[in-house]
Amino acid sequence: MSSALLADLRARGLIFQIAGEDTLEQWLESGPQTLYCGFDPTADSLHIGSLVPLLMLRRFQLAGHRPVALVGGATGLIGDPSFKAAERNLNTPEVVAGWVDKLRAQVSQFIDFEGDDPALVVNNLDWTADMDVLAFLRDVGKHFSVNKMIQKESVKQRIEREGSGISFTEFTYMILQSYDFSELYRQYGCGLQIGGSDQWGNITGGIDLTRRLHGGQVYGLTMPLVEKADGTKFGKTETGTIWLDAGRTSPYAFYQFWLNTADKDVYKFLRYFTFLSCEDISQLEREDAERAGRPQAQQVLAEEVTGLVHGEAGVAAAKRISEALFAGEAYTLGAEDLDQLALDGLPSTRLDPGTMAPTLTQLLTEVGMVTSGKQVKDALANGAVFINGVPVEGAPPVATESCFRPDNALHDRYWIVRLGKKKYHLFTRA
RNA sequence: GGAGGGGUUCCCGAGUGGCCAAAGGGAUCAGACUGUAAAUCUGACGCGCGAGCUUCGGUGGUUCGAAUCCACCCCCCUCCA
Repeated sequence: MSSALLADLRARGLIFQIAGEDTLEQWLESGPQTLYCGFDPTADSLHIGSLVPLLMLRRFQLAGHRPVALVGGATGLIGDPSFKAAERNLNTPEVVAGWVDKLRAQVSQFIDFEGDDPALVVNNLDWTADMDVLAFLRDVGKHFSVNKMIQKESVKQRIEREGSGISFTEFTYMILQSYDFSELYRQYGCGLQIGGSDQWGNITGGIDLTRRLHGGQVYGLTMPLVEKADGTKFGKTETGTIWLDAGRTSPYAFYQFWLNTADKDVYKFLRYFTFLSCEDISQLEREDAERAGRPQAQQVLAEEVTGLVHGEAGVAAAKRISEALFAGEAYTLGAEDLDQLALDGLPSTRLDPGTMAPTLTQLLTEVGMVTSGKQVKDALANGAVFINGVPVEGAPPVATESCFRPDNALHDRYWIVRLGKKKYHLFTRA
């Protein structure tokens, strides 16, 4: 049932390390198995950094196994120190509980709760909230050697590096997560934990604890950190993090993020983030290489991943906007189409001529197109600000009154402002 | 408790009385070149159209003038007890 699974994962480059490699394959082939991955609530939404593990759960489910998504209602209260440079601030229990609810829903969209091996979502607060300190220290803590814990690579910089430190609270995180694994083993027979490569220390801790508490042999598998060829951090743009929540990152912005993937990264990302077979991806790579000019891979990637996260409707909306803006048809669109673009997630603002900011720098900063007026000034100097396709002349201060006039509006009330090559904002007269 | 080291603009990291809104690098933005790519080159990069205003852990002080000196406080690190 699963011999193909591990081979496929290897081919995709999705396996970084395996604990129990000798027998993992055999174990997976012996029948449907239960595996889990944890997601800690550090915000009210996951971002694309969690996409690889989320899709991994699904890959296992498609191969006939039962995925358990663990939302860290307990661990989220503590904070994972793994490879973090500094101690973080604690969030209040109420806040974390709210985030847990959000994540539970978000995580659920990637796994299937129907069928023979329905997925499961659990919260580790369920088995830690009522545990008393003495029981924890005697029954769980006794199995951990501080000597070993401080040798873990994940906390090493916090232990060794000058200028940082680690509280007992965060130091204990590993014990909590290890306990999760042993509990899931006990309750559900869960025998495999997966996670990012930064989770290796926590995962092996859980493997050890499960053996000591229950004599169970369990496995661990980590995925590589997603890295870009140019060395910059994956998943961030000028606007910030790319979130999975449509309210934080619109399907359009999400689609654009993937569309802008560098050639050097795109085939790797297709293997990481889509369910297209490795053969199909290689085929695409060959085709792109033979074709002169722009590759198809980015568009395939953007459609696939946007589809996984935001569904077909999300893809359709993202493509509508993208085509309107980048194929240069925006200025011929009808009023309904322009309204639709706003609904689809194109950033838009209603303008009230009476109360709008007096200068263009202020207005564009207010609506979030830029982070400071300087950027507008710079763009104006470069002739990079366009209103309905017409470059804005002059240097700041440019009066908004002169920019947004009825006679240069589309259908008397729409203005599409473009700054630079990629930033668009739709203004509608109130 | 004692001794020492440190907290600088998004990040790293210079700066020890004026020439500092603060070197350099990274990230980011804009332009050129392109394919809404990469690399490269150019410009910007605390806020403000500007006059100017607000920054260098905090609070006071010395001084014509402080990120730089002094006092106290907060936080971090190392070693000793």
